[in-house]
Amino acid sequence: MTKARFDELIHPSTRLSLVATLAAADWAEFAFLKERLDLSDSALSKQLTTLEEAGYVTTERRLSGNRRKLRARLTDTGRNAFNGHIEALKAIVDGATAPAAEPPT
Amino acid sequence: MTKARFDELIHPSTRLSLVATLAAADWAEFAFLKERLDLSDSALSKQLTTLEEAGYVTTERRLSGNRRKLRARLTDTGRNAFNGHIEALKAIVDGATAPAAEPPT
DNA sequence: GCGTTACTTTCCCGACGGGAAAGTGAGGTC
DNA sequence: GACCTCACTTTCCCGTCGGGAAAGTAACGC
Repeated sequence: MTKARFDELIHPSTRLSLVATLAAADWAEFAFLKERLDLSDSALSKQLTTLEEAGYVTTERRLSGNRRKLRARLTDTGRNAFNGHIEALKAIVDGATAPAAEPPT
Repeated sequence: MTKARFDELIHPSTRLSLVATLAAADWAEFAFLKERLDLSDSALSKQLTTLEEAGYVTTERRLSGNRRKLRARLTDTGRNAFNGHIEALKAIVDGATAPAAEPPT
């Protein structure tokens, strides 16, 4: 099981959806992500760059048919970070259902 | 079951933890929240004000012992918003484990 | 070489969150 | 009843962030 670790880089809603989408796919194309997440070219490009710089995503340019396409996918690091973030979110939510307890020092 | 509804007001990490903590409690005191969430006076006060203006939280001043204390709790609206947000987060995460599908228009 | 496609980068902006510190109001003290 | 303290609140300020618009760029196709 992945260790819970809240990830501020992943948390913002756009990136959370983006990473979740990538987590569901093997590779995902730029156009697919753009439509699915309803983002502009620049917004998506910037988020992918951010994630790539963090080492969470890798991209690859290739020819699909006779069109150049960019594909992206999560790295293992990215997948671990995403899983860890989900665990952290669960912990927060569980903290909401369980009675309030002392946080560990 | 609460309907999934992503809530940008609740989502940011500080408020997510704050609302989750309030969801776990009946009433929670300012000092408790401050320590538990590791926030400064001003930061906590501002977040509470934001949540109060959104109708998600109510506050009450009273004497506890001989000290004045502020207590806060979630309103029904706030609790619904929180539950809805959790459902929305689950949907995002489930979207990550299930194969990518078309989003409803 | 020129246009098109598929992004990428730059420029700009408004929103946001937090620290520091000044402000406020209710009670307690003398 | 003036003053002090406590428990927040508000203001001021700043750095960061995300997004739109539009200019830039690289790889083809012709």
